[in-house]
Amino acid sequence: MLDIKLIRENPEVVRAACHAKHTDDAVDQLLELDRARRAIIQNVESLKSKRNTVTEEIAKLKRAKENADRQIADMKAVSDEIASLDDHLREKELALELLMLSIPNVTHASVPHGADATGNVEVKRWSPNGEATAFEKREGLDHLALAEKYQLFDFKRGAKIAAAGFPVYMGRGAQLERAFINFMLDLHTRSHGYTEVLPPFFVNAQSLRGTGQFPKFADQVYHMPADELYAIPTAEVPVTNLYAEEVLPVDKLPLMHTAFSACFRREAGSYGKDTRGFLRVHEFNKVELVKFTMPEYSYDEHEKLTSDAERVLELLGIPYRRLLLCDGDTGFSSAKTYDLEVWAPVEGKWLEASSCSNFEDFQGRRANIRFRRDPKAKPEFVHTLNGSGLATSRLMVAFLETFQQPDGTVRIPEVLHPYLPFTHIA
RNA sequence: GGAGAGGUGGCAGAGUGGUCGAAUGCGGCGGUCUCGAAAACCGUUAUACCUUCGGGUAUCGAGAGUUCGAAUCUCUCCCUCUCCGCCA
Repeated sequence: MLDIKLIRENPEVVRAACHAKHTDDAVDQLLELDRARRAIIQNVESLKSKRNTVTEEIAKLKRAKENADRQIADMKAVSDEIASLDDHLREKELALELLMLSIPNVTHASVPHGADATGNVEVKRWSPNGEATAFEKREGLDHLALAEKYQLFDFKRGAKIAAAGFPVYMGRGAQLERAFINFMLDLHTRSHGYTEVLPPFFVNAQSLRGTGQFPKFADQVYHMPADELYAIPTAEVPVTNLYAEEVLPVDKLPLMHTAFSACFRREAGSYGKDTRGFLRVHEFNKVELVKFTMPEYSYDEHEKLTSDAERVLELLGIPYRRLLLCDGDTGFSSAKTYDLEVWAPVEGKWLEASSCSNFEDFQGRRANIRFRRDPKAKPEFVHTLNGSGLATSRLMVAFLETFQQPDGTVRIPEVLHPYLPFTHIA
């Protein structure tokens, strides 16, 4: 959510953001509602002020055992008017809030303009030896063929027991998945200073509103109506909302959490696109990085967070590139996003394995997460950031394809040896 | 799932329907005193919204109701605790 003051004072900035992110431009409607709302507030609050004054008079008269019938009758009329104005006000405020929640975040000045993913800018490319050959297409078995050969995953049985898009990890596939997760959590907690959180995988609607999934993307989230709970699409939701409605102590900032969770996404409307194997699934595993910072440090922390995610790929030895997303491809809640894409050599394409965003105060305002600079200062909204560090499903694809040997076996890189009872899949 | 108790300011804890945004204590902040500190004493100490910047309005778990007026009465919901049942 943006500051209503920003919209009042710089409506052009907000309009531009709506257009850039392909969102309905509701700015005029919003400003009109804001005006109407304030007019009603001034009216109803002056009536309430009057009622408070006269109510006191009534109390005095009653104590003095004098008659107050006239004042009581007057105030009955005033109270009726207040009730009716309050109803009007509630309507306006509900409509205003819904619009406010539907306005996307404004992107940072360093974000390039562009209509869609073709406008994204590659800002970095990494391979173990820095050689360009690492990014060439190679012959070999793709991840599905390798999975079948070594019985690592079972998509068919996953579809049988749940639905298409719910993979089952089997044998060494399951062990490898678990190794990824443990390796990443250990790296971020031991080397990068994050505190581990293992959150609930279900949350309420308010949490999804706090991070920006609701109301706009409600159709992408699994819903359990019997208990009014929702399956998390990312650990960002429970972890960011941990501190909703709280004022954080300034000496705790930046507050850094890493969290493993399963992630559930309906992917409504994207059937048939990249659906093979792990490329697009309804349930996958992810280790998330989340930070809460003071506004003036959030962009430095964004760079660090992205590097922390990259470190996973560098230690594993998987070639990747970093993209700076253009405004047209930047998510609804984000002010600036880097994507990390891993190179899947057999598939011959880049796969998004991480997305690292600075939300500035957009989520802080929605979820009401604040901090106080010093004991006497007014609370301010924190900046929130998060990034995948990393999602295992796309990583798995690139991993299997990258480390398969000419003889068809898959070599396990040394950093994972402490986590696995085998050094090759053969 | 059954029975009971309870939710008030950063914390603890009062509060006969009528100056209650709320006593008191602790904590925090500022000051006096001190070489310094402790103690003592004095003062101060919520948030949001509206504003013609004088001020005004709202908030005692949430919502609805009764009333001229609700922290206080009624209803619904949420949460916490205790006991019983079930259970990894």
